[in-house]
Amino acid sequence: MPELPEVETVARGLQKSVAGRRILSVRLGKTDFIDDPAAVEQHLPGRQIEAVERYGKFMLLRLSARADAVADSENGDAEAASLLVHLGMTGQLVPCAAAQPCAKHTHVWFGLDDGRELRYTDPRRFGRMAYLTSELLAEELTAFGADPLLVSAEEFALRVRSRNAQIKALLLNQSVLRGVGNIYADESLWRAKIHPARRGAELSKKQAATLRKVLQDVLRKAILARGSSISDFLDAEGQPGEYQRHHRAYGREGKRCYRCGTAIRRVIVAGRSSYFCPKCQPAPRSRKPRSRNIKNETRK
DNA sequence: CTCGATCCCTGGACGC
DNA sequence: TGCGTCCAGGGATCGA
Repeated sequence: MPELPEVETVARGLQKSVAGRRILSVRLGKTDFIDDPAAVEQHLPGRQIEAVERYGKFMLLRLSARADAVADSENGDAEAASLLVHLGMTGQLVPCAAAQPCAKHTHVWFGLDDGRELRYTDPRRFGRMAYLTSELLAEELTAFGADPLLVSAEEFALRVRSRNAQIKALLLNQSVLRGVGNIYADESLWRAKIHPARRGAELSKKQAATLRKVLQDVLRKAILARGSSISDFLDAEGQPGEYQRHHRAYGREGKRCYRCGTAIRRVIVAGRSSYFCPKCQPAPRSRKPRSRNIKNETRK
């Protein structure tokens, strides 16, 4: 469930608490979510965490070159690199005292130069971790779309209105926009009064402009509230977020729409639970793939 | 290329 | 109390 606001919250917390620290050791448990576990074990010790940034739903730990690396060494340790971390559904990356008991499902321990440990915990292991050189990282990041907070109105409209897929699927597609997940897709569609099953190409320019605006507004406010804690999201300080109190659609099936009082409904769109107000967000006409006889097509 | 379906994984909620 | 079933959903993959 960590989406852009939650990842931003964690990244900011880690920037404060572990940027500047050096990684002294790496210990791994289960590794099926790590691209190349041996590379993580081999290349991280000795590197300093220079900064923690967010890219879409990823966190990037910017790593210094290894202090002891020989300039012409061929293993890449004389160059800066990054650790890419995706929290998946249930991932947490939290610094704590080394003596502190380990949470269940802790799979990675980074020993830091101040005696603490940065631990990665992830019960479902939907997350991802990868050690990447600058070159591989750049390549990796080309697969992703625009940052929803930075995208211009023109580019947003282009990315959405040129596609026939359902708007919900487009919002969730990380190669269209990077960082939007199920909660903030539903919240922004409710605010824009757009049904999740509408096609991208179906949106008017005005609707696209409205959707971009409310999406940015929702994401900014969610960041200020330190994200939404639905089940177990906690930030880098172990604090829950507050934005779930502001949800207008997500998780509100059967409850009354804040605008019109109609019961919020839940349907599956793009394979995901989608919450919407059937009155404020009118459904598109049911699609009859190949019938052109619209005139006589009255539905009983 | 585009789009939709399926699968991965575990914990928690719920029904009996 | 316990057992079975379903659901949560980001994203990789596959087939049409």
